[in-house]
Amino acid sequence: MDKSPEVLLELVERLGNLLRSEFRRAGADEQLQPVHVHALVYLTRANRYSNTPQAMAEYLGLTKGTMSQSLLLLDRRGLIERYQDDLDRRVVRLRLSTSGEQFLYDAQPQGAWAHATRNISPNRIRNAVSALRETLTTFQADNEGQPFGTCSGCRHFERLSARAYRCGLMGDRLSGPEARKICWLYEEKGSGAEEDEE
Amino acid sequence: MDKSPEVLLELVERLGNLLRSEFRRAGADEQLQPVHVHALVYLTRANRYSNTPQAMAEYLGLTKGTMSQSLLLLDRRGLIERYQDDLDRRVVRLRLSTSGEQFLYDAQPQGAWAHATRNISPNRIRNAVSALRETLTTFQADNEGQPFGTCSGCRHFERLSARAYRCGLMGDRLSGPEARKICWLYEEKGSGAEEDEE
DNA sequence: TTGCACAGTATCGACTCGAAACCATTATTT
DNA sequence: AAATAATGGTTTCGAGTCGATACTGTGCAA
Repeated sequence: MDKSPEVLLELVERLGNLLRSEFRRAGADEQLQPVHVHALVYLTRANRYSNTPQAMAEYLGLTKGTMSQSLLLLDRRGLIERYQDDLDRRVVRLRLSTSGEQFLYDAQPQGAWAHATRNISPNRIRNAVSALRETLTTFQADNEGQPFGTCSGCRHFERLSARAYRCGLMGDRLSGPEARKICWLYEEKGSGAEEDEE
Repeated sequence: MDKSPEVLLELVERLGNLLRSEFRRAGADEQLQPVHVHALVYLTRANRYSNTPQAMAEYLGLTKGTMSQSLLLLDRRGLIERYQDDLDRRVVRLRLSTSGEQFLYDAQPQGAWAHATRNISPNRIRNAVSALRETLTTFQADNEGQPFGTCSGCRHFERLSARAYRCGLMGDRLSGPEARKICWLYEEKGSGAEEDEE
């Protein structure tokens, strides 16, 4: 019997813990908890469909009540801005404030990680990404979680011209940068299982 | 510029969060926090060099004070047993109690994960493991953390006969099962960078 | 013996977190 | 159109995490 899946689990858990410690260190100066730092990082990657408290809670694995607390704190510290949606006045939209961006720039919460992967070939990293991504997708499918993925790999993603894109599900036009961000409505393209490239 | 390392980071974080949610769910019946479940799981994998509060704190990324609290709680609930070391009476040794083992058996905190990796080929998993392991090693080397690895892959591991092993650093004899557990004194064998197998 | 390093414990305060109740807005049914 | 349900967020509560600091007891070395 092969123990590899368990070992992979162990590694992901352990690296996850270390990352959290790293986030803790990064936020220590500003008295921020790891989850706050993670929330700020998330905002740098969220598009118009995923920059709401709800999507964020889902992504971070928290309840909406807990999320609301953390957002309140980040707002008080001036690291994020909250504003109402035009169409649906129930929904709140979030964005990083200037000092939020500055904080991320100074604290470099992901610096240690980038450094730790420096000796691994891009090819091996891509292979690892592909395996973990598939695990994540299956995991979410099993637990009815929202998928979260970048627009550019989504089933609803349409290319209008060289630099203009469109979300087929919502009908909105998307800019190039936005198409590379994390979306909440992501659905996988129907494609067979991929095997590692060499 | 290749964004793959960042994507890998994102996946590890996200899977780490989901795993923690999974641990939370698994511990809900017994009123246990995710970190408690993780501690119990760790104990099933710890050998004689790593079944102490100190090693555990290091592994889980907590301070010894925090660890002490969690162990107190697990002891009160009867899920673990604490006993003194014979040689050094400062050190406390930990083991799962019968009900601790029963709890893990019932709650299956890792079941969802095992299920999520079911469609991924062993080969791809091994490749991902190898990349993440290397990242972990580098990460720890950068931050002066203890390495943690299984005896069987350690530089100090010696094979006496077909079924008898020995730790060259401590001089103790090891049983086969113990040689497959997590050790705190782990040191990597001197080997060049490995490339993915096909 | 004196000092110091080390493993672990105790205490404290700030904060996380889920649960549940709640509010305002939008969607659906009648 | 009015009543009802569903939805996105907020508030409140209590149990518990977590790091910091101070502390106890053991081992070790000058």
